[in-house]
Amino acid sequence: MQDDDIATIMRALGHPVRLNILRILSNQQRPECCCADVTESLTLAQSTVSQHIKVLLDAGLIERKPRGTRNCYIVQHERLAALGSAYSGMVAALGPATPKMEAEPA
Amino acid sequence: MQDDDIATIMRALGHPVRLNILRILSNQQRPECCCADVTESLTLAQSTVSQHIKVLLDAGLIERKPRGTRNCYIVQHERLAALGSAYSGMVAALGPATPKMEAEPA
DNA sequence: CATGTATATCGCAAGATGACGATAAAATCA
DNA sequence: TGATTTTATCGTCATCTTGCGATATACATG
Repeated sequence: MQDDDIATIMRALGHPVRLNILRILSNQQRPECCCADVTESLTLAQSTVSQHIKVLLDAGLIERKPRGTRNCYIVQHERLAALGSAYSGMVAALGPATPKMEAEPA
Repeated sequence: MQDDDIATIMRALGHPVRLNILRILSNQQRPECCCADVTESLTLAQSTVSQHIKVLLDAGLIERKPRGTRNCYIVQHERLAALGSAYSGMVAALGPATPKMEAEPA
């Protein structure tokens, strides 16, 4: 994964509302979750929620599924995991992960 | 770690130049790395680099160490690891991490 | 004290972001 | 067909971001 991709996804995740939207979409109680459901769970205008959803869509973090007049959104766990891997790799490459945890040779 | 903290750190990491700065600061060849060193490695004005450094500072991802007329910056690996943990926890809480990898009961 | 060096900060301009209300588009239903 | 529902998009505004050059600050050194 390229730096630009990582940065794009990070930026998409860099807003509390969008983290919340991911949680709302992942709610097991609600198998298919549409924009109205998300809006209902937040104190934001529908257009604002739609914009946030677009950011998550463009970052590949969710996927759109048309369901009649509604659009349901599915969290792309693979993509989330991919970022996790890329991030871990990057942090590991940056240097000693936890130097204080390593045995200090006398 | 709160959503706001996660979002703040994510936003700080949500720019390719800042990812690069973290790498430059982590370069083992250069034990103490200051703003000028970073600027030298990038095609950006010193003031711009200083601003990016400030973003990383405010997010707690690096630490400033005065060295005479220079300021050296140290990557806070703990903080990077903390984000990794928080992120992993969040993704895990979001739902099935990798459902396709699980044995499908017939 | 004066000079030089390194860096943070200021001011500015261009563009992106986040919020909203209003509206258009697409699908369902009477 | 017409009405309803759901959602994306448009226009607008205020704010934040990203880049720059210029400048002030702080430290070392002559």
